[in-house]
Amino acid sequence: MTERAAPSTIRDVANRAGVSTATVSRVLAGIGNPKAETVGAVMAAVEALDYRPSSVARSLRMKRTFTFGLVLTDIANPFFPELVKAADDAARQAGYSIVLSTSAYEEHRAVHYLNLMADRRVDGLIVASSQVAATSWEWLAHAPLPSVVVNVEPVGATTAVITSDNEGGMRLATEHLIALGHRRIAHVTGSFTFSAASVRLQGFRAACAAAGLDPDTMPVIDGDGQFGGGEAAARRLLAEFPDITGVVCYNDITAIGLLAGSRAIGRSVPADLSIIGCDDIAAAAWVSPALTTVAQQKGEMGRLAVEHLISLLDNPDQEQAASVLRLPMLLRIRETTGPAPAASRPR
Amino acid sequence: MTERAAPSTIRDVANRAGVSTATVSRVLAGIGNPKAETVGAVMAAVEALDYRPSSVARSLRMKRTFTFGLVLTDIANPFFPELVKAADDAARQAGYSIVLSTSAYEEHRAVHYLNLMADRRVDGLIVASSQVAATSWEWLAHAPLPSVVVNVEPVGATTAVITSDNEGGMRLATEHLIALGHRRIAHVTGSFTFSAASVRLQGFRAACAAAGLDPDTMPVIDGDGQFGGGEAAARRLLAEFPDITGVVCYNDITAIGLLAGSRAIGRSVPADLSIIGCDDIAAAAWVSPALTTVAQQKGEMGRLAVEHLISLLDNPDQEQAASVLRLPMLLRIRETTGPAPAASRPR
DNA sequence: ATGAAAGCGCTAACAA
DNA sequence: TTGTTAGCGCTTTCAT
Repeated sequence: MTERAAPSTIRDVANRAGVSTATVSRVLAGIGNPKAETVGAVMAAVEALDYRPSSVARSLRMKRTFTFGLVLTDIANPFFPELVKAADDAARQAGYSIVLSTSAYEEHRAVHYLNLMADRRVDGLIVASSQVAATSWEWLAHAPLPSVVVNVEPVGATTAVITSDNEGGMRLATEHLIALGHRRIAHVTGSFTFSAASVRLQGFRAACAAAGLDPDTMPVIDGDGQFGGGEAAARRLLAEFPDITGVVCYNDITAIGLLAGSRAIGRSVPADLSIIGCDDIAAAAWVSPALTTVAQQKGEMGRLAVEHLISLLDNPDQEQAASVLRLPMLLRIRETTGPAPAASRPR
Repeated sequence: MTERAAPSTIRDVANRAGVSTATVSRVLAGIGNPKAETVGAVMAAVEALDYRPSSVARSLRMKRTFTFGLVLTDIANPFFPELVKAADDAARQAGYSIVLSTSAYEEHRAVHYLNLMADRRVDGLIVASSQVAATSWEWLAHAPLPSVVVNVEPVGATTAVITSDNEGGMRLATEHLIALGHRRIAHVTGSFTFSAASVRLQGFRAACAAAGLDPDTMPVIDGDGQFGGGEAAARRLLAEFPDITGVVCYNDITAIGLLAGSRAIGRSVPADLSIIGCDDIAAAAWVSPALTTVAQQKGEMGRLAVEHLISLLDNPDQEQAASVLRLPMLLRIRETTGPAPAASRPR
């Protein structure tokens, strides 16, 4: 094989079966009442020629690609796999497929990738990010195709947003520590370019206040949402605030970094220090002690995003409203949280 | 906005600019020497109409999509992100984009997804898997498009394969332990449906033999390439072979499971037991102690796969030979390996 | 029940 | 330098 044979076309099939291309198209689509004889001839030709319809041609003609574009910031971010998988399943089940595109974290590239997907004429767009800037919202609002934004705080949102109850989730995490008797609790934030970072900080403070702990006296340390940020936080925290017995982290990766950093310094978890994360990525169950965390319903988000898109497509008259759906986060108690050390407990 | 406006076409632009569609096409492609005036008119119209060419139409006409399909078994497998990212970068740089598709692990679905990509008329296919069955090789050999298979032992290969030197990598891992004084070493295998599992076992045995350790006396425990398999192996290993001081694992996830399992049993790593993994996934650096491992050059694989595809496309006359490229694996010493405990060292 | 023909939006000869 | 035209492979009226 030196020259690769061109794929056979519907015309090849029609010729071989002695029918028109229209008939082939109908038979394959299961439309009308073709004679059994015709069906046989067509199928035989299809088989013989190994015919597979070009979805490029089909898309051009039907003005639909039966494809959704899923653009995400970073495929290496362990938050996404579960979301992608669920979206893929849901799409597939409805006769769509998903094409993935990674946007990196730069905003100008984001719009670039959105355009690329639109050029592909995908039928809808799912934007899964941790930060969506004004220009992107703008673009989405005027785009010639429907979209859903996932996993983002809806500041400036112009489309449907599906996200987690970040405030409530963090409250849940903080309350868990408080219930265990902790009174000196710190928070390691994410980068504030992530739209959820301030909301989660808010949740932390709210839970403290509700329990009668003055939030302003609780240390808040800047992290970056990465392993390194958590690791560094461990050093700062234990040097500057040695009385802290519990830490609520912006996300799991930060918590895992903090866990490693604490161990390096010689504090044992959870005996000396309790740590709780957020997201419930796969690695949370892999570290030891296994990380207690509040889980985002990642699969659910992906599934719902696809379903929303499909409903938007099915009712083209319905306006694409800027709605917000917040999924609750779920406490997953594992091994990094325990009772506050007796020594540091008041009374 | 109740009805979404249809995207404007090249004809709209031509009309508004008062030129023919051919001219618009040329101006946009930068072909010929259009008059500055014409260029201006066209660009103005493009701007005004917010025109973006349909890549669907372009693909149909040019019989090229400038897209590569990347089929991988499981997007949740932490082995892939780095590979995908590198492939994406390389493709982008050459004017291609990558569409991703997850095949799950079932072989019949794999062929299904290969067909789907072919229907999309992608220009080439990258199959990144840990197992490629005969039917897939068959399909690839007769497919109307070029392909590269990545990260697989080339048993039955019909196309170019880019993979790691699995045998050499495992030898490297084992030699590292031997150099640290370990003499009683075990191996936890992967599932043997992964094509690399037996080759890695082979490398383990070869290194033992080369160092004068009888491979037949070294425990080999069945794993599954998952966390659970490693965890279970810890229990079996320490119950049945308590004299073992070092373990070479099929992959990092297994090693991380083994690490967690060992700790649960009360063996301390690396003081009592040294553990080495394989792959170098992100989480290897996150666990503590951080996992020593041999790294696969995942990014390099992705980059090379794309480059090979492009060269195949540029020289369409060149036969798609079944070649094999093996990248060396790299030892990454971290914290889970150390000197063999003195007690168990002979002499 | 089937065929003829038009056309989706684009590019590439070929003419002018 | 630009326009005219044909056609990529498919679906879908409209006839028959």
